Amino acid sequence: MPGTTCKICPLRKRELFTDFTKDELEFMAWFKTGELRVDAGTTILMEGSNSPQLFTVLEGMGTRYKTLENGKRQVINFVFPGDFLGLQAGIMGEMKHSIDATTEMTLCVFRRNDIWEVFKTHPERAYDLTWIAAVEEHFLGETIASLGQRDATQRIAWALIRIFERLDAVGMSTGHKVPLHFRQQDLADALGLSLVHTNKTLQALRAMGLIEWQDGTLNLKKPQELAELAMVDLERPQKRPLM
Amino acid sequence: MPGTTCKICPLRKRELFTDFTKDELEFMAWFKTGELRVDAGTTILMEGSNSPQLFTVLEGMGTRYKTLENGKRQVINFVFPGDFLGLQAGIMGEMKHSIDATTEMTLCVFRRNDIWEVFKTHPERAYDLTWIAAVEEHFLGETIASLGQRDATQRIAWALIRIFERLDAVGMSTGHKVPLHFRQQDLADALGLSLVHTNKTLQALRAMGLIEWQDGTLNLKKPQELAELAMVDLERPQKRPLM
DNA sequence: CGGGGTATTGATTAACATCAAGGATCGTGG
DNA sequence: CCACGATCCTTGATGTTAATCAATACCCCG
Repeated sequence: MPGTTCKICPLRKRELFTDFTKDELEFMAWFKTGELRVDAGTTILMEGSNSPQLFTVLEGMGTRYKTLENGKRQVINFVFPGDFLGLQAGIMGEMKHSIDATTEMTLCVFRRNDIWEVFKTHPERAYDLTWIAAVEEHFLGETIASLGQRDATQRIAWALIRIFERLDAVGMSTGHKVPLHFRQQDLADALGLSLVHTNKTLQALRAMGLIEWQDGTLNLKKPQELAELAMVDLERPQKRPLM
Repeated sequence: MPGTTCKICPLRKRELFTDFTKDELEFMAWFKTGELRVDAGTTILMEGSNSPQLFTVLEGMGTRYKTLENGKRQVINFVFPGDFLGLQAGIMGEMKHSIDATTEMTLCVFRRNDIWEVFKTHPERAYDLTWIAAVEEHFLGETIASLGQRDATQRIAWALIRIFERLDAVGMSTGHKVPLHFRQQDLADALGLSLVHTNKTLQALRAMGLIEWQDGTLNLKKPQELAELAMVDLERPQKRPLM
């Protein structure tokens, strides 16, 4: 079984992503070397490693994270379908963070060595690659602003909104609900909060009737109020390229 | 006066930066449309704007920052010679943060519209552009880890070390000293600390004999101990491309 | 039934923000 | 030449947020 060919890729057809030309489609089918299915808990890319493979997430969720010398873990970002993994290793030579699968995941696999081929023969796809890097940079900048300037309640509200938006954009929402199988510890590690405080803050948001999060489902009951609390604008998802 | 032509660009010759081929050099001389000198305090790029110009910093320092709805400012990163400004606007259409000149600055100017030309005709330069984006992404990830997991003392130690390393890499150090005309408020806004606490923490580091920072000069008196305190490895600067 | 992982809760403590002044330096206009 | 603001740095006192510590509860699974 050849798995999802690019042609029938369900992700690609989402409105969120820019269209492929016929030529691009063919090229991507060539660029793609296979599909990978990994169990929850698997480390997909490891900090310091020089993986020969790059990935696009087709299904499932994960975390990008760094581990500090004292053993503390910082989750840099959550990983959702449509995300491209391994660009750093592909370009700079080694990963600067690790990526773990939180749920079972399906990944589209590319050869690192073919990256140069992308730049040489398909400039529009190379441009998209840079686009993806720029989008990630933007998101990390927003994260920095959250960690630096928002208090615990605002941080959590902000994070849940952004998570919802990202999942919603790839068609994983049902009303105000999205599946979310991360632990509270993951969120805490992403926001620089302790587990205990994260828990209490989530309780508070729940008590306010703004959210529910249990059994792997996040429910933003009052997105508007939550956004106000978090001091964020609900963003209309911007079209972006998919690798 | 045509200003610094790429050919004699003093930055380019630094060991830090990867070499230009003769063809690349010619191309860059074409890509470059001029030079810009701005006063301290000038806003070079504004959040939400769609600047027709992109820049490489030749001289001077600045800050990338976001302003939140409540008026708080988060400095995302400091800007030093060799940095490329405006990639987000160039690729995604608009800047997601602002950039101010802290000192007088000299900038190399490019036309945003020519970016596509880079990808189409000079894939190796396009690759470098992506490299630059990946490096920035890496640094922002490290910043997130600092804000999330380090306490005030460690954060400041970390920041001063990274600042020193970056300036050192572009040849601006004299022994353990580098020029640094930022205010304590800038550092505080970069690290998510209050001005008062930043000040007191700097005092403490000074009292320990680890640093000095006055009259626009930062002096890392004991880099080794400072690095230990910050829980960072002193990094040998990795070669990287210059735009 | 026991054990590992996760969520929850209350009590205590430490880190940092906030508030409030004061001092140093510098440029400007009277 | 001096007074005035303006800007930045410094310091002490007080308040609040969130970390840490320590249990307990829950659930699924073997």
